[in-house]
Amino acid sequence: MITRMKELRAIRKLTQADLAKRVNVRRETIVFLEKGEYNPSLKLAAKIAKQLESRIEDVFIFDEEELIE
Amino acid sequence: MITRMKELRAIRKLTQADLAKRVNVRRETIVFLEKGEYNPSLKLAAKIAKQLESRIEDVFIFDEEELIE
DNA sequence: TTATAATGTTATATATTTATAACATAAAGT
DNA sequence: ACTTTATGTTATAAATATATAACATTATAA
Repeated sequence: MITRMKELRAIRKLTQADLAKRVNVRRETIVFLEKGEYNPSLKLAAKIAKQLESRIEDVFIFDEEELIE
Repeated sequence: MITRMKELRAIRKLTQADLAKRVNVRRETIVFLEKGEYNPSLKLAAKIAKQLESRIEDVFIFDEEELIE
């Protein structure tokens, strides 16, 4: 999974800390997500997409093959 | 969060076991998800949506307020 | 250049998802 | 009624997301 969080966050001029606060997680969590180091819960993904004024699938992008087998 | 999994699964004529196998989880996991008892990982949500030929947000529906604090 | 803000790192603890297994009930077919 | 298939339940274990805290590095502004 790759993510456009960092890019979208920059566009909205939000710092990691800003975003973390808005979606109610720790800033470290945002760091890990931006590094693709983990797979957020759907709810967190939805909150983040909302703050980035985007759709979930435009923020978190899966390769076709990741979703098969 | 409410989910339309059960309904969409019925339309595609998939049993819980079928769907579980396709997305590589246990059937019990599907049961819990259909009951809304937990918040899947984004990746699992994406796999399920794919098998149900739907978009994530049409399968798992959040109330506005759930995404705000 | 120095201060401050922003980002990144690491280690450990806690919470929640998912797996596993065993059994129970319901529905559907014969 | 019996058999099979689908769904639901419960308890426990394992895996992984997230919290927490402390510190390191990089960028930016004064």
